[in-house]
Amino acid sequence: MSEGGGSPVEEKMLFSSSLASELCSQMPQASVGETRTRRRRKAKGDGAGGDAKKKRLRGEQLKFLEMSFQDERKLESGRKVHLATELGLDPKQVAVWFQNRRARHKNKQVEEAYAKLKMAHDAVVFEKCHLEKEVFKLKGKLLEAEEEIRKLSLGTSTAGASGSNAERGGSSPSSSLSTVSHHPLVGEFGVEGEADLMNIQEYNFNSYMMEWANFYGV
DNA sequence: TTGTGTTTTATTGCCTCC
DNA sequence: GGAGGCAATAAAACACAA
Repeated sequence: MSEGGGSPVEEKMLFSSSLASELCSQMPQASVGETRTRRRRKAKGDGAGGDAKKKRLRGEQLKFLEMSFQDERKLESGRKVHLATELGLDPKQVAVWFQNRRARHKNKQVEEAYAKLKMAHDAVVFEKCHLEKEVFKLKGKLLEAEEEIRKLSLGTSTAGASGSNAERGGSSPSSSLSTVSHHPLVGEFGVEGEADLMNIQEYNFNSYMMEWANFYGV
């Protein structure tokens, strides 16, 4: 882009410093943690004698700075001046490098924290799907067992039903079946639309697994 | 070579602390 | 009020595919 600024297009995009300070005084102060709206800053090279060329630091300078950063993330002024003279840099360059390095470090930490949280979340979702499948399997077994009991109870009632037996109420085979069918768990895991639900769960599980496998490249 | 995306250096404005 | 930190951003430098 244009160095030294001053093109008409750029001029339109930039706020004059007087307007900037006026806006600044009108802006409500943002509280901590709130996103602040910012004015567009002036381009450099606006006559302040700015050497616009950016100089990349040399390998050994970077190595030295990196070692120093690993040693201590913050930079007190004595250390700054010492590093600057040692590396033949402007103390301000050293300060800027540390500032940017701290920002990169923070970004990396946030990314790592995000990755960890995502993995934990994925594991929980995976476990949830697994448990849901398990629940449906068990419900199927429960239904089979109920059917078995029903068949057995029908067989015994036709073979030897008597009036006295019927008078005993709860102990009769038919009431035994009704006890089972009104068991809290049976009520909770009702049989209506069971097959559809199974299919939906299966679909969700499979699509999740595909997404998971794609994400982790397995 | 050129267009485009990423990284690095530098600036600006605001905030906090002493 | 000045120093120093941080977030946001600009812009140069670099990497790389087409």
